[in-house]
Amino acid sequence: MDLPENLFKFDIIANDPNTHARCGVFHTAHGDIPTPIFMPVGTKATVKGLMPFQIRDLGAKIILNNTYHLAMRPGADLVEEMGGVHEFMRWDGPILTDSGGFQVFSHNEFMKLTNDGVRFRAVDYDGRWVSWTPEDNMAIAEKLGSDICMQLDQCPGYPATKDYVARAVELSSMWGERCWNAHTRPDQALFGIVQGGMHMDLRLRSLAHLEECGDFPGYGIGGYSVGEDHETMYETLEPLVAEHMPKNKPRYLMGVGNPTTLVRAVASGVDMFDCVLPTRTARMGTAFSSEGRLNLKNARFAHDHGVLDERCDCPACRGGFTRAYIHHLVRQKEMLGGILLSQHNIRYLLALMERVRAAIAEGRYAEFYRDWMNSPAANDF
RNA sequence: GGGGAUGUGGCACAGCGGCAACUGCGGCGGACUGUAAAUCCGCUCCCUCUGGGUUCCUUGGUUCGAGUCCAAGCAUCCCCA
Repeated sequence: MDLPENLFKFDIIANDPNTHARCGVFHTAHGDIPTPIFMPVGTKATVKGLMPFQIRDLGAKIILNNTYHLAMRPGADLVEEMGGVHEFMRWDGPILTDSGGFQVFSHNEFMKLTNDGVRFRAVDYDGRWVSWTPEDNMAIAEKLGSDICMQLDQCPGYPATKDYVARAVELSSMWGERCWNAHTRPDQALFGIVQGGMHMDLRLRSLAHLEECGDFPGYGIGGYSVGEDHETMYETLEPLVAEHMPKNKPRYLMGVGNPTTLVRAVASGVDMFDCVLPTRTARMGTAFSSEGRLNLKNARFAHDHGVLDERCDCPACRGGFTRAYIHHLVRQKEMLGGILLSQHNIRYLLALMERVRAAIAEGRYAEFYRDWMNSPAANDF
C-alpha cells in the first residue's frame, strides 16, 4: 500500500483571530478529515440502523468503532480475515477505534488491575474474565485496521478522589507509553489520551508524560462528561486545550456531543468530538433542532404537519416526513422512526460543524459563538 | 326450553377473608454524553394529599373485617334442544 507523504499530518488552515478555534485537515490513509469535526459512533462496526452510503451522504467524514466490542464479537481475527474493519462493514472512509478503556473501567466492580494490564468481565457478552495488556490492545487495533486507534487508558468517573484520579493518570501514562512502543502499523495513527479529571496539575502531568514518551500524531482528552456539571468541566478543559496542548496536533474531546459544549469547546481549540448522544437519543425518540430538543413521543406532535426542523437538509426533513408521522413511528416502535431520527440528529451535528468550520475559516468564530449562545437551542442542550 | 361458565380500574388479566387492589397493554411525562441502551425511570380512582374519601355488575346477608363467603337479581359467553 502506498502511503501518502502527508499521512497523519495536521494542516491548520485557519486560526480564528478572537478565539482559540482553528480549522484544519488531518490526513489518513482513507481520506482527509476536516476539523473541527463530529464523528458518529458505530461501536460494533455499524452506526445503528444506517447504511454506510447514508452515513456518507449525511456528510460524515470519519466514524468510530470500538476495539473492546469488536474483540468480543465477532473477534479481531475474524475482522482481519474479512479484510479489516473497513471492508467488513463496507465503509471506505476513515475509522477511529476507541480502545475500550472506557468500557473496561465503567464496570469497576468487575475489573482488577494486574501486574501488566487489566482483568475484567465481559459483562455485556458472556461474562467471562478477559485479561488485557496495552500490547494486546494494540494488537487488536492493528488487526481491525482502523485509521486512528486510541491508547488503552483508565477513565475515572466523577466524583472521584484526587488520589484515585492521580493513580488513573499514572496508569494511563504508563499504558500510553507501552501502547506507543507496541504499535507498529504504519497506516494507523495512535493517539495518546490525557486524563486527570478536574485537576489541572494532573491534566498537565498526564500531557507532559505523553509528550515525553512518544510523538503521538494526536491527543484524546478523556475523563470529561462523566457526571460533572458543565462549568466544572470547562474550568480545566479550557485552559488545558487553549494554553497547554500542542498546537500542531489534533485534540479530540472524547465522548462529548452536546451541541452547546461542542461550540464552546471549539472556541478553546478542540478539533474532534464523538458521542452516542445523537444516535442513542434518536432511537429513544428525541430530535435535535434549532428550537432545542424535541421529544417526538410527546402528544403535542400527534397532529404536527411540520418537519423536524425547517432549516435541516437531512433525508427525513427533505423527504417531508412530518413530526406527526415520526411521532407515530416512535410510538409504535417502528424501526424507521429511529432510523430517520438518527439521520436527522447526525446531520444536525455535522451541519453545525460545517458552519463552525466556515465561521473559523472566515475569522468570525467569536460572532458565531455569540449567536449560538443567544439562540433558543443553546440553553436546551 | 335444558345444562355450563363468567362479570375487577381505558383494555386484558391476577386476586380464593385484612386491598386503593398483582401484572401486561394503553395514556402522560422524564432521562440518555469515548453505546451492557430501538433502553431505562416516574406518574396514571377522587380530594383541601406525609392525611382523607369513594371502589372490584346490582341489592341484601354472614363476619371485627367481603373483590373474595351466602342469597336473589341483572348482563355476557359456550354447549344441547
